[in-house]
Amino acid sequence: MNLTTKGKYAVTAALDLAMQQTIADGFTKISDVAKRQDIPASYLEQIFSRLRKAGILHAARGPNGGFKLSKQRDEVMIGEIITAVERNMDATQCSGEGICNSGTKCIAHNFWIDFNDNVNEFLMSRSLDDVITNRRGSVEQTGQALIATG
Amino acid sequence: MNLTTKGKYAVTAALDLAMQQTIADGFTKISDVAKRQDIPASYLEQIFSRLRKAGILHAARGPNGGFKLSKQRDEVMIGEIITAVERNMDATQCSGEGICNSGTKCIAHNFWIDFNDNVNEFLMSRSLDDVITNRRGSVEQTGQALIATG
DNA sequence: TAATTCTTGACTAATTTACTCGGGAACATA
DNA sequence: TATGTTCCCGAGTAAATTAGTCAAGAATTA
Ligand code: FES
Ligand code: FES
Repeated sequence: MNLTTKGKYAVTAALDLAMQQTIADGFTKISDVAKRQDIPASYLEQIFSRLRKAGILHAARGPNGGFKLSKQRDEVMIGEIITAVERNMDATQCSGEGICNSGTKCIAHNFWIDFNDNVNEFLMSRSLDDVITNRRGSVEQTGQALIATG
Repeated sequence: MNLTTKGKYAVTAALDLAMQQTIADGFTKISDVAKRQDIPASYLEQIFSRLRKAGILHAARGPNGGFKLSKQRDEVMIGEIITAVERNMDATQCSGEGICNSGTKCIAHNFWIDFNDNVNEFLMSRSLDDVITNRRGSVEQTGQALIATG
């Protein structure tokens, strides 16, 4: 599993866009986001490109162009953003294939699957809006899966 | 945040030791663990060295030597193992300093703190024994922190 | 003494990260 | 239509990191 600065920049930049959107409903330039959030503009280009291709952002060129969220800020989950830009958010060593001990499932496999589920549940339970308003999550059933069963 | 093969090998190898310990209460050789779990022995040396320095394993040299857990297998949490061998399990970009936007706290900081808490809570709620017996966690209160507060 | 097993540190190839750079395409405005 | 603006795309790269290997040495047992 990798959570790199690319993913972190992506979340920060998306939060910035979400905040701008309540102020003015137009597009926000890469250079403005980059300046405000202290992110290299040329790197942010790559990141926004991926977010656009994932359908999370909408872009417009030319003067008054820039980016905006495709959805409302309470509909965009942090998990979507991260998986759009990160190469590998899977904790299994086998990419889910169950083959990492000489072609068979290793003894830690099921644990990594559970770990993945926990991380994904967390990341998909929080919207940009939740993070901006400092709410702890938007899905009530989150956490149920963790309560001991045996 | 990085979860590399080093951490994954560490968990797998610790699980192996835990399983051996119920069979024979002596020491288990690196080469045996390496063979069973398909881990390069010379790499596993480094890993076990760190686990020993962290107090998780106990070592003995010479014939009949090897490694064993310092505690019972239900007292060793996966989180301990991972933090002993991984360089960086922190998701914040500022290493908790709150300085990554030109010296000030970035807008994602609190979110990454929450993410860290979630991951740590998960990893520290599961013992080697839980994983071996496929239990879902040993701490009942786990999950409470995730239930939406507002 | 000889064989066994851990201990330590140095070393390295391959991969990945975190960027930069440059040219091009679409768009708005005058 | 000319001009400036902004995104679009791909190539390139230095530095860091990972995933190991290797060899000499120390402790232990028989
Ligand atoms: S992690 Fe899937 S088989 Fe090992
Ligand atoms: S993650 Fe801590 S300030 Fe940005």
